[in-house]
Amino acid sequence: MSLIVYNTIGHKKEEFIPLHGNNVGMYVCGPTVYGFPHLGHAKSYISFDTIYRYLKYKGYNVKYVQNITDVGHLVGDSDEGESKIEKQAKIEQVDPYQIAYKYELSYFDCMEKLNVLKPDISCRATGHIIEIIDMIKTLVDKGYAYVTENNNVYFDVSKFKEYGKLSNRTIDNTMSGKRITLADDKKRPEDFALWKNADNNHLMKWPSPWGDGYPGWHIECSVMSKKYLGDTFDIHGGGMDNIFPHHECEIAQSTCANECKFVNYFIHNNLVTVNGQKMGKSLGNFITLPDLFKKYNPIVIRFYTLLSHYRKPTDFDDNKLIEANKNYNSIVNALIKARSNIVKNYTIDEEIFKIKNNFLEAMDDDFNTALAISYLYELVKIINKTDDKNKLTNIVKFFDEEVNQILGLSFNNTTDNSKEDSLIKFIIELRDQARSEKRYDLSDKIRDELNNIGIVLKDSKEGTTYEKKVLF
RNA sequence: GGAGCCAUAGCCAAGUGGUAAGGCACAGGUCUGCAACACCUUCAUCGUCGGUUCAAAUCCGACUGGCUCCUCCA
Repeated sequence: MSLIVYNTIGHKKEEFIPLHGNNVGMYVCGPTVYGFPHLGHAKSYISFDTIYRYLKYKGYNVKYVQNITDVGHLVGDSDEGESKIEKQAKIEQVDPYQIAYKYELSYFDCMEKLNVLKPDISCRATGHIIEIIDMIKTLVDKGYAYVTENNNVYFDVSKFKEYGKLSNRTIDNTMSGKRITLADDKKRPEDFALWKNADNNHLMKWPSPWGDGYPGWHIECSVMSKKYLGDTFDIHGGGMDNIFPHHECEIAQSTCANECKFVNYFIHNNLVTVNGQKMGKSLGNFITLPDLFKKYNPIVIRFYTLLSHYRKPTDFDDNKLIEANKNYNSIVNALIKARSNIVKNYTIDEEIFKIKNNFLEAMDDDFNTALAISYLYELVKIINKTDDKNKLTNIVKFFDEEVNQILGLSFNNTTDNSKEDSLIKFIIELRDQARSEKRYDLSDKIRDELNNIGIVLKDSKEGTTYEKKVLF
């Protein structure tokens, strides 16, 4: 089965064919580390983590590179603009490098909780200043960039005819300069900074041929992707809000500096809304992941995120998370039942084989996790109805060999705790005794209390069993 | 002003030409001391209007509504 991906270049689905045989190079824009990661990061990195996992499942040898932006980005684009990291450093009264490292750690911590695999290479912008200066020099030498009297270096957009192709816009109809105060030494408003001169107040700065300064906001990705993946590579990902200007500028820089095609497939995930509204600091509905994890189990957030397609917006509200939590638990519990019925010698079950193929076909069609997960419910229904151990074994194998590694949802996470289990069984015995004496007040209280800590009792003719559910 | 995305049942959500997947909620039922779980049953012609076609949720056009980008943001 061939893999189809939606390519932002051309705005259509295409068959995925890597440049170099079985090897895939993938670069995804990482976070700017000046604050705690938020829901938007979760959607983006869960999406690309799933893409990464699926490519590996398909047998590709993937090199996944993700940057950490620990310098640079200005609050505005004027010369008076302040670095976001330095601004946060002033607020927290610490060194800007401490800010960057603190939030980098928080980012990775949150990603781990969401079962997001680490990229193969995580690279910091500050570790690549030499290469950045080098690429800027190349661009200046080739005439694509110019140095101003203020010792700033700008990319000359008029020199790159394809500028605007990715985001499908022309220079004339952008509003560049209409909403903000522009640096006054640019030739044209749409030119963007490669290197900015730093004044004495600036803490994060490096020597360069143009004096002390710091890199502009797009050049690091061009430089690091080149260093680790080469001049041309397969997949470049990021949030769709990065299409313009960030990725447009990367294309301009890399294509001009390397004189060859930059990327074959651009993949962009859609954004997160909260109660239907864009999430933003100024709107007051900004949700950080550390805060969210106090309320919801991270794995349920991952599950909920994968319940809709990565190119569709995801809306967060409590009821939807509650629903997702319920569905997640029903899959986990069904799987526990199936797992207790596996047999060593089994044969391929046609029905399960077909569902497995449907699942993989959905993933092949532009990573359609929403469709893929819907097939898991069919399996849940089968598990709950059948006693066919061969069938159940087929299902468990399917989860172990494909579902868990592709979706990263820890459906198989049955952490055995025999001490806890024997304690629960003892409590159940006590409750059964109360029930046999018709002391239902007591037996119901025991049931409620256990339920509150995520242990759900199930009474049946055969006796009482229990399930553990993932709590918020 | 320019660019783009979206619009499927109470809610979420698949489906890009062949006659509407799945989940949640609701209702009825089986099971249960009562519940919960599980199972069974019921539940939509796809924003509006027009066009193309033997056939459209699916293609084209117009309109309406929502969202995003054009400053940094995943």
